[in-house]
Amino acid sequence: MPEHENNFPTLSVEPVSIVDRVADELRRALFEGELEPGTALREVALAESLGVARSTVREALGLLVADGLADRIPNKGTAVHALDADDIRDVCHARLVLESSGIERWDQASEQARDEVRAALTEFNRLTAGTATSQEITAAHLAIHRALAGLNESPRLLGTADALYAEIRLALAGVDRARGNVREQAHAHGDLVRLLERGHIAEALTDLREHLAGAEQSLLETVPAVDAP
Amino acid sequence: MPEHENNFPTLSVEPVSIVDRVADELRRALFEGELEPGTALREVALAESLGVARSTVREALGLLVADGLADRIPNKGTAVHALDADDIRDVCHARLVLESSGIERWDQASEQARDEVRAALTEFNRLTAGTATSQEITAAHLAIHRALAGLNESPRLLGTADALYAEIRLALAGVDRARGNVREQAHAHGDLVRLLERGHIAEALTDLREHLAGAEQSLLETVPAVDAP
DNA sequence: ATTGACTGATTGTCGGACAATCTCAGTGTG
DNA sequence: CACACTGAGATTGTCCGACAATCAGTCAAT
Repeated sequence: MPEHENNFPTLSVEPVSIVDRVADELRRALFEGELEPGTALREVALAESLGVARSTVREALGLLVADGLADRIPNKGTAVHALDADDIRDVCHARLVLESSGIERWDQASEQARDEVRAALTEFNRLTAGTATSQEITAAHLAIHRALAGLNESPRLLGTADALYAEIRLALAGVDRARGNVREQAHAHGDLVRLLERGHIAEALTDLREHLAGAEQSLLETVPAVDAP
Repeated sequence: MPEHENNFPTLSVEPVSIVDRVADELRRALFEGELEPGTALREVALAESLGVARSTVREALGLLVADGLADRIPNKGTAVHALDADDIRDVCHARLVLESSGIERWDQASEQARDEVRAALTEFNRLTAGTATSQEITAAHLAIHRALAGLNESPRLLGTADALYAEIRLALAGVDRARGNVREQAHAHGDLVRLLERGHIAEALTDLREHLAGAEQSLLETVPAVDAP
């Protein structure tokens, strides 16, 4: 018998370290809007509040910084990342690149990758039909776009896409205006996928471009206006 | 007078923490091939060897892991990332996406971004003409591609591109075969940029695709062959 | 051949310590 | 009043030492 044969492929126990738990808790707080952008994340305060050592908190903060969710200024501290207008534009442009590239690969993508797009769309429709938190709808919405980026079938590109969506969630945290264009968006996404299914790639691309332009516009409204000189 | 005006853009005092220095030293060792892929990076050994505390080494290792240059397995340790064939293919595909997108934006890109491409090309030509380390040539070669990715003018996309190039340098570490196709590559890049200058975007794209396919092929030769069952 | 127990090495987390640095209010000086 | 200096307090960066948890290998027992 081969040595490393895995006879129980469905079984797995992943050890979750305290650092991971702390990082997850911080992420949750960020996305729920409990911690506003710009808030200082003091190591000692967090350590006492969470009942862990400072070094543990420090390492968790390092993870958030690596994800782009927090900024660390040497000798000054770590703070919740605050996106300015340039950040928003950059995130949206990067999204456009990744998702467009995914769409262009629709034909060559695996059936599984395409199914993820369909599944994300139906889940989104299910949520918008019933009563769902604005948070949940946002998550489902992003899941669709994530699936589009997933059409690249590149773990690394999907990883950067995830980082982008995390930043978007950060920008949307606390905003929470249950905008009435949800139904409109639902149609837009449905149309987009329909175009893909029929092989109309070019049309799907322009659809996406318009959709993302709108998204950028509404995201830009979340950034506090700067005072002109 | 505005408060935060930067009258000396070239001046900056960046406080380099010990963690950063350790991380830089490790990166250097990785790229120079002193540390082979798969090598275990023991925290205590590194700490003693570098004369720093274990926690400092630990944090530096966290940076490398975040960059994808090392893998950390819980309770087992950190090791130099070893790329397999799938990794190579993924990195190359991701490169293609980012650099293609940059090329398509050639017309809309800023003059500065285009100049970076030209500068990288001339620097590459200068190095290949004279006597230069294989390391240096590789760096200059990657600088060209980095400039192509820079045409996106997106800090985030450029960041992921940098991560990809770091992985490539890792794969190329120690290989160091001064391949004779350098001259050929020089011509290829020159042609590519020439096509861009003349606005022949589509041709430039196919040029890039072929070039990257070749690069993928030679990169795949660096991964140790797996034993078939 | 499988199981179980033991050992040594390594990591994960903790707590405390101290110097370096930043912030800011206060103080003095012209 | 404007300005530079100073000092206290807070916070981070780094170090040290400690200990439990976990892992890899050995070796005996069944």
